[in-house]
Amino acid sequence: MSGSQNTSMTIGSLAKAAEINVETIRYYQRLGLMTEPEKPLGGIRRYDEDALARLRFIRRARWLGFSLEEIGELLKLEDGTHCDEAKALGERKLGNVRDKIRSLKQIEGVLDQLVEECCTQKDSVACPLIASLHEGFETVTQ
Amino acid sequence: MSGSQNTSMTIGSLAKAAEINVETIRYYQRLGLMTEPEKPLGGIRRYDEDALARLRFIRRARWLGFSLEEIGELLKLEDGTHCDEAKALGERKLGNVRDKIRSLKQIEGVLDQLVEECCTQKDSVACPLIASLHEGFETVTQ
DNA sequence: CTTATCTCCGTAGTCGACTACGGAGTCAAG
DNA sequence: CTTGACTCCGTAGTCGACTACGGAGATAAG
Repeated sequence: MSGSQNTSMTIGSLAKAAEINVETIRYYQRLGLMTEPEKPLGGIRRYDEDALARLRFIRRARWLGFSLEEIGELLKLEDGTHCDEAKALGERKLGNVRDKIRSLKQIEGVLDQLVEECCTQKDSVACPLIASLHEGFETVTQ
Repeated sequence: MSGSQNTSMTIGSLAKAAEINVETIRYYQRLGLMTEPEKPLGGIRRYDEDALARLRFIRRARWLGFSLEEIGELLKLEDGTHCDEAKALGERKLGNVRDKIRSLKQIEGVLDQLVEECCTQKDSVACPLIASLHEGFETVTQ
């Protein structure tokens, strides 16, 4: 298991492990994305692996273009609260994620082709990147 | 389907078509993401389908978590300038896009499962969403 | 020709997401 | 017991990405 990190970090080491600023963690706590662990009587709070995992998730989701508010919803889902509404939310998010995958795949395809053909020919001065995104679905519903 | 389809729009109708604020278009022009068409002697600028396509691309790329700076790079690539460095850039971006797809697919899988199992069972109170993102690659290189 | 609705352009304000600061308290090493 | 690094916490500043504002000029409908 997690032998090295003895499941008890200070906020500083947590931040280092997650490659995130300490202040950012506090900020997430203020927003309710992270819970603040109990403070042991005029002492210092301790964080575990779960906190680290959560932070990494937030970081990645941010990178994927989700807002902190959306991430909050994903995490709420995760936290396994009210099942019925969670399911609806989950489905919405799932559609969202699939839209993103589709869009990214379009870009991937074009980028790939662009790199392939790059120096091999010079004639077609069209704009495949944009063109490909242009046609196709227009449902950036979100 | 080439451009020059006599769709000359004013910035207002362009904005409406792209579902983007007029001010945002100007902002993109200032940043160099969009070129400002010639102004016909104390008249009003006109925009074509290409501008619209470009705007839509920017909007979608933003939604996918790319910064305007990154989008600028993608578009530069698109504009078919210097081939050799474009290729390198293209490859970087391609890796980037593929990382995103991979991450999103992980989230998709978990979300899907979560929705499936949602109300059918109550015992496993683990956190699949986070868990799945936790393991796996740690290369959010960016 | 008048009026309403743009466009143009520069500057300023907002919002989300951090990031920094400062002073008081805590802890571990020497 | 001192020192230095860190935590705690509230407040303030920054940055990227818009968004609004205001006054002068352009255009189209009536």
